[in-house]
Amino acid sequence: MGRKTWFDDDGMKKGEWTAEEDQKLVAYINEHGLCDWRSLPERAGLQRGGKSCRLRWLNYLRPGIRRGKFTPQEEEAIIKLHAVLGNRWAAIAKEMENRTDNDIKNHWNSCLKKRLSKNGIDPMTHEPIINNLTVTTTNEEECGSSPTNTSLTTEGHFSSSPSGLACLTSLTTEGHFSSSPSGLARLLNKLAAGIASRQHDLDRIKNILLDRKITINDQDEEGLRRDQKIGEEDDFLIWDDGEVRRYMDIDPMEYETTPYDSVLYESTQILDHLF
DNA sequence: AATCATGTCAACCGCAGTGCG
DNA sequence: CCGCACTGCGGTTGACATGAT
Repeated sequence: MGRKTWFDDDGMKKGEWTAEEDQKLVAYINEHGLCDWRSLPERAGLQRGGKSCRLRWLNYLRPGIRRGKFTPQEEEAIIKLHAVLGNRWAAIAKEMENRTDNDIKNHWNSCLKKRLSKNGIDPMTHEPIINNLTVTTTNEEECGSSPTNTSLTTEGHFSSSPSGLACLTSLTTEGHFSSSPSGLARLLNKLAAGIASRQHDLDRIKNILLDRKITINDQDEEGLRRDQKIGEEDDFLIWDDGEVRRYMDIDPMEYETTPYDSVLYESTQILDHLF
């Protein structure tokens, strides 16, 4: 299997690797170790691009790679990890024993995703699929778009186009809405999906968030209101730009200047704490 | 037996993140 | 701070394999 070989405009060979090429690549890496991928092909006597060599090594030639059929245990692990990490295949691969991200991704797309759908589970949210659900986008002003009615796609998750961190994520027990493609938005979506799929642990989750909030909000009226709001919204979490920063113990004076990376880091800490 | 649909998997492409000068 | 080069990641493609009709 594989693709036919051809040469691109720069004379680089593309497509399926031959046994001879594999041998050259392995021999070179065994002798010199991994170094600069860009210059490696020339030094190894290969008419390939550095990217192609890297991919071949990581996904095929690297020692210890497990190939072939996935065991039921592995499949279960992938599904569980996907529920938490989403399509972060590299992160999922790190949790699996010697499986490549490409392998996991292929197996998910060709098999597991369809199997979940067939069983009435939305493969994106890992929630039961409910048909004919429609939601209206909140925070339309901050999103810079007119009110948007967003319907479930055939895959059972929401997709619309408002931009901006402010309209990050809203989640109900019935559905899932993702409006921003940013890494933080996706991460929080995963967090929200994880929370939704673990309703019985909601108290624990709230405690973690509230504990963190108390440290900055006990003298803050708005914080008290938010505490009450959380209590009222067991099943409906809305994350916006400001709230995300507030939850992460970021000083209000620094809302506008705190790098998203810091927020992302904090989100990861919470995820680690939860799962 | 032939054709079509679906599954599998290797590889490519484009983009984002990171490091360095 | 900026631009460039490089790396790594996720989405997608393409070709073969297999199963269904």
